[in-house]
Amino acid sequence: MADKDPVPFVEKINTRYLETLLGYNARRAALSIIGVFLERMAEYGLRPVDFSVMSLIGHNPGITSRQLCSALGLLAPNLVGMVNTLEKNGWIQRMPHPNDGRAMGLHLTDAGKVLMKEAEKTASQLEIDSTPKLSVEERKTLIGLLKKIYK
Amino acid sequence: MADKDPVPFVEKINTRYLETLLGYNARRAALSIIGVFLERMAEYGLRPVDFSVMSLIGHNPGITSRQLCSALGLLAPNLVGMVNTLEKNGWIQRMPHPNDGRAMGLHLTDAGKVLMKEAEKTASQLEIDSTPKLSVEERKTLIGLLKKIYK
DNA sequence: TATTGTTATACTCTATAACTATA
DNA sequence: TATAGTTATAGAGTATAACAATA
Repeated sequence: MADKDPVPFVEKINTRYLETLLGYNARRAALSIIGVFLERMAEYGLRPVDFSVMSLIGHNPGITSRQLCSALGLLAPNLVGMVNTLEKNGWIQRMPHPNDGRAMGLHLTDAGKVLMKEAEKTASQLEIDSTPKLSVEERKTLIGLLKKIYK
Repeated sequence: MADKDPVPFVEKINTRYLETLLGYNARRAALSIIGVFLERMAEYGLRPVDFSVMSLIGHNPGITSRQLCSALGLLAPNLVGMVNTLEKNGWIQRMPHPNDGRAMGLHLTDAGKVLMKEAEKTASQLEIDSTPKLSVEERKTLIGLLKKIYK
């Protein structure tokens, strides 16, 4: 009878199988970019979700909470606190919806517009800085392929 | 003096700016695939993180908790409960590390190997099913570009 | 009867500090 | 002195149920 195999241990971790999975790679890439986002957007006091909400309000004056939720995959109760905070910061204001007495339309204030002009510039730049190995063409290809997945 | 503009409201939400951002698209795509993952992996009782941990143990017999943390971006205290659960399920076992008395090497049990053979097959298939608009070539291109971001 | 916005609350995920046993 | 694993705990993110006002 041969001796039993010695107990193995790992020197270099083999991640080859996980790296064949699109979900794994997409999540790792997203976390990598979000890490840089968190650093650079701390200056503005904006988390990724705040930035998305503010940006959508800026590009869709009068958008409702309900519409924000459906566009960003948020749940209504979780949006309430965010919108309150953005309003307290003086970045957005609520106005009665012209056609629906239940709803409130959301609008950027002048301060909010100034903030988002800078924040969007920063966001677009940090994307390039956080993916230095991608060419302009590759970045374009990548975005097109990602849209094919979720749209 | 002209009248003030009427209060605007939104009919179709404009998401064009956000869609120029790689981080936004990567996150949306990842969430889309993870949604299908959650459905199909519920059968095995595996969340994405459990699957990743089990898969790495399977492909790296004797891997330590510390190594799992660094490979998957987890924090050590948050891994303890997961590993305990996997052990209670009879899918993994801890064995003393041959070279380091502080560490425990993690190994799949026979039951864990059977489970992961099926689970990895399911994972690879659901990736294809959840991205029906991507060709084989596009999926390959996409994974290559995503790796360029985080590796 | 259905929907918008809201409150309260629970659950999960992630993060920090501190301890023990060993290197 | 540093590291692997662990415990306890705090904070952030995500989820469901229920209610008032309006459609």
